[in-house]
Amino acid sequence: MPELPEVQIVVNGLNQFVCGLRIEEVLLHWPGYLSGSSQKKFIKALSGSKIGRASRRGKYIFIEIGQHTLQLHLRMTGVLRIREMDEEMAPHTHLQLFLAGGKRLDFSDVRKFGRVQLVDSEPLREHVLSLGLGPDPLLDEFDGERLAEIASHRSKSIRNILLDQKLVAGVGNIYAAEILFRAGVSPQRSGFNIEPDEFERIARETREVLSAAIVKGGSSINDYLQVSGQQGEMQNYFQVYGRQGSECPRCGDTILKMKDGGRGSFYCPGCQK
DNA sequence: CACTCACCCTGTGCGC
DNA sequence: TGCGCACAGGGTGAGT
Repeated sequence: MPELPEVQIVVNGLNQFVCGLRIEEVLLHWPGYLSGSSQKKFIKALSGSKIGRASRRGKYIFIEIGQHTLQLHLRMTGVLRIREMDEEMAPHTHLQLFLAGGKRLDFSDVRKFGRVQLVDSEPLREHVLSLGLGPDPLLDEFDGERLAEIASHRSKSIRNILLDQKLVAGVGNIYAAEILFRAGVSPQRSGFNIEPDEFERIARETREVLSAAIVKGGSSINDYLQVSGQQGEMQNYFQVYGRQGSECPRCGDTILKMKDGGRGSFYCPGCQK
């Protein structure tokens, strides 16, 4: 579900609504998330601690909690919601934090692909580095030159390069399609034979598409919602994603869908060269 | 080292 | 209406 813009919006929501609140009780309904660390230790570390700032890198969320940092990855269907203490919980809710002031932070995840992990805050920088993420287009310097360094010696397609979190952090299947459409570059083009001006356009559109999506509150396709439960609006502005068979808004050709790397790739054969 | 594929889960929507 | 299959926004590890 969520790509960089959706994750940024979740982080903003956490900072707006739960930062500074104390955790009074922790309910872990599905301990499967805690591979490696014990459930008791997890609950003990969180209980009674105050929630600090939330941040992100790529699609990873980091929430400072006492001496620790709660690291979350929403993967496909993970949702963080702030609710009233007595509000009913959504189906597939796996973790609940009961907060001072009558609020509750719920983590639900239909497909259980998400990840929740407690890491030490002290060498957090080290830990984040160990994730091996590539540059984050909105947090790091990211221009055509940087992208060329990353991509120009690789045989794989530019689409798969954008989707590889070790090369570029934060882009997922939806925004990769929109970025390459706006840059006018075919998703199948190998990194080898992309020209400097094309790298320039791709890097610029990456920043612009991701920023625009944040302004629109993200894309709500199936599961994704803001922490307040509000829907995003960006899905109304997609130009190629999910639009196979309809007319290209730029050249009028028919938008195609093909399978690439096990996932749907959407593009216009008329104006993406 | 670099790349591809199956897999982790559940729900939905489509064709028959 | 019901059944079976394909597919869904992501990442990892095994195999080539």
